Amino acid sequence: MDITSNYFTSKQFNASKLSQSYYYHHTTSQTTSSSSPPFLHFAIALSQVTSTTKRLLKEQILTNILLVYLYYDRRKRNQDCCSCPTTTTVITSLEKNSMSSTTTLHATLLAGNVATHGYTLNIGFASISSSLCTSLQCSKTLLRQKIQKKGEMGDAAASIWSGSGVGSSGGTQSRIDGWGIQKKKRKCLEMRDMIDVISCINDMNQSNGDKGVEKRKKDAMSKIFSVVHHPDELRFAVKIFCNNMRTGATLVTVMRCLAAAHVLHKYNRINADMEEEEEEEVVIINENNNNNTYYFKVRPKKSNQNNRDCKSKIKQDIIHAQETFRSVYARHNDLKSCVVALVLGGMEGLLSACDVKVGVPVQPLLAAPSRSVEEVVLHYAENIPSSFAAVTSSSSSCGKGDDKGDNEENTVENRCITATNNTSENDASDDIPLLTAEYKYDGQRAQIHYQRIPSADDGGDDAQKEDMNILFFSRNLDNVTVKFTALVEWMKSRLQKLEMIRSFILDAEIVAVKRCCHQTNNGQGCSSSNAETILLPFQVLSTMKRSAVAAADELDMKRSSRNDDDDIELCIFAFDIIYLDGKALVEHVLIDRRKLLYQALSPIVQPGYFEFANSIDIVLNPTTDDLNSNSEAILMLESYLTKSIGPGRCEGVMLKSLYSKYKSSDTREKSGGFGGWRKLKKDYVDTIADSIDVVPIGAWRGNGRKNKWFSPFLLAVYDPDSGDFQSLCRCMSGFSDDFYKEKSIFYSNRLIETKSSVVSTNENPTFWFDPCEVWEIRGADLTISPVHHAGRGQMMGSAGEGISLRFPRFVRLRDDKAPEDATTGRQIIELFHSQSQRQNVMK
DNA sequence: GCTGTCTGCCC
DNA sequence: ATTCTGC
DNA sequence: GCAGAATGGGCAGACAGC
Repeated sequence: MDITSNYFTSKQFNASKLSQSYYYHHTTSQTTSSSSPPFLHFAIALSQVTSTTKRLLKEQILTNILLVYLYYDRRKRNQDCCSCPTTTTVITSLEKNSMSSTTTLHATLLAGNVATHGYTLNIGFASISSSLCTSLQCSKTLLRQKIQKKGEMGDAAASIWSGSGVGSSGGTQSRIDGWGIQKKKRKCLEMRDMIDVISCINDMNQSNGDKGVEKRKKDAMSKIFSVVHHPDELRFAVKIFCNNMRTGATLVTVMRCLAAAHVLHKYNRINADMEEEEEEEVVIINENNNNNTYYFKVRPKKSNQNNRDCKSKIKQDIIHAQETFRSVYARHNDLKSCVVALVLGGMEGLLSACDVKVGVPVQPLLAAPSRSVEEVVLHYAENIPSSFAAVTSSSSSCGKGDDKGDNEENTVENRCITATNNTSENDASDDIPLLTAEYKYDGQRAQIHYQRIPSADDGGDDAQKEDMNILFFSRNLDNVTVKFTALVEWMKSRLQKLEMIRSFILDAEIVAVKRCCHQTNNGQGCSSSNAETILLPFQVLSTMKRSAVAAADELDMKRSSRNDDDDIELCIFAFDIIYLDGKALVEHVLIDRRKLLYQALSPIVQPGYFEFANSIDIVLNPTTDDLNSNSEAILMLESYLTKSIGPGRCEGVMLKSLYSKYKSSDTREKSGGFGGWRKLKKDYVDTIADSIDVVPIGAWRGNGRKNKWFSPFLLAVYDPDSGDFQSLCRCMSGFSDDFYKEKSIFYSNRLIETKSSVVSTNENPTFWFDPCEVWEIRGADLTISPVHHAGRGQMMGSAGEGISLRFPRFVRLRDDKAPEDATTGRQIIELFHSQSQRQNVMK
């Protein structure tokens, strides 16, 4: 019998027998001593996870295998202790770290997300497919065809492997038998092999200047590809390199499972201590007598009553552990240290070791899109906690800064309307603003960490700390400090004088600006009253160098024609504070956080360099059905939205309850409820959004779940002057599955052989369509494009090929229009000009 | 040294 | 970034 | 409402190949 099926489908799994039963039959003698789990079981588990759509079942399977990894982890720790009698009870922190790093790595591999562990591979479709062709000895064409058919490279590779006879004898035997009885004695592929290769590839990115890196990366992958024994091993090895597992479970789920496995592991140990004979037994039962459903529980004890109590206790513990882990990880976004703390210190260890800390990013709060001002107001009004029920007045007392200049509006006095330290009390009185609206700046999110350098008498390694003084993290929590060196220097100089501030973590948006000064003070900047900060679009920001090396290169060698970064002025718009002077503020409500932000950092505010996000506060009536009682709030929001996208030159507004905490992991408050942030942009709102009527002119074939359909589509505007269809963008968002089905049939009957002479684009889609329909789409901005041709020939000496659309999405079919009635190139140019005027980028 | 391709990461 | 879908 | 999946524009950076 196949031992994997034994493990995953039998009623019992005896972990004490791991060492004997856990490896391939035919390689037992070679691998018994290994401390790394076989890759096959990983692959089989993920294969099973992929083959169900049920989330609970996915979690059970993943918990199952993570439980095994925890056993491995502990067994290895025990071995290390035993083999070194003098340190039986003392494991150095280094060893501890490397141990649980392995667990972390196993978990990130299950999620197909080694980036979380700090690895960047810099390999993708091209190098993986090239390496596969070598290992499988197949042609590029064959692989491409298989990928088309399977919709995915890992599946394609597995399919080719199975059919090629490379690994199995094929023929009439089943797949499992095919690998199971294999004669050749090869090394069992282990998790460690995968980890070694990944770490090796990661290291190759460091050795810059070395020739032939691509080749060596391909060779490293081939090491794995050429020793697989089972198609699923190849399948998931490829998926890992692709960074896309498509199992229906990503890191979020894997972490839930890790927390669950930790609890089960702990219970199992307790049980084992009670009955030493059968140590480490976990029972997997199939209560529904349904082959697809598994439950974990500790081996049954004496009485049923006990057992039932125990079971519900475990269940509770699991839920608690999952919630705790999630919220801890949210404020201490360093998976390695969270897992180490959990595995070695349990829940207590996790909580004590992984608090908010300067230098470790906090998971940023994100905003859910909202479609109208009414929707927003209703949303927050509906969700006002009962402690605010006392607020009944409909009169509005805020927004008083609205008509004043930006700079005056940003003073502490105007902003700090209320600060209720004890919000759990039912002490809300009339006219307390519940909602705040902030400008949504079109820049780059940044979490700014600051730790004051200790003075010389404090001792310590100052030189090193100097480097870590200020850190910038991106929205995805990458360290982007080097990109913002100029801002770091500016902040350092400003903060040096602010001795009372020792540390903070800010939430902010960095925006490219043009500083207009009517009066300068010793070159440092502007006097507040006369200064104006003109916001520039995101594209300006995005042209900045990202590495110090590149910036130095540019400076020294002057080999680029691009503007030097010194020409790009940046402004920080701070809108939240997460940590201040040794204290985490994630449990503080926004109204208090904002007060602290203003108090602490007003001294460094300088227009065009460091500002607070523009905002207004709004009073809300608690109501569930009557919008009229909040009509004032609606009017205010409407005018503020208009202001933000007009004179404010922003994307729209952000909306936040002033009484919400900085926590995304309170599941109830994630994006809904009172605590969630919302965003309102012009292009979300039907009544004010521009829409564009375009003609589908081509498409590619979709990947993964869209494999049977055209996706994305290539869309074009019409230029009556030339009769051309000029591409505007690709589009893959906004289509329902039904629409995909319908249009896949529709357009497969309207394919044309080659690119039509009336089509103008730099794109080269797999399929060209006869332009015959009009679709309404929507997007955020128009940009000058290197690939799309919309408006071409009507531009006034601009760089690029034409104009394209940012964030395109399908809205609806316009069956009332013919292709010649589509939006014209000239109209696109007009839209572009009016937008550019708003954004101050035209000459 | 230039150009095209690939990758990752901003939005 | 946006959006749709199954749970 | 969450979690997952598929994929948008467009840039810098790193290579490879000429």
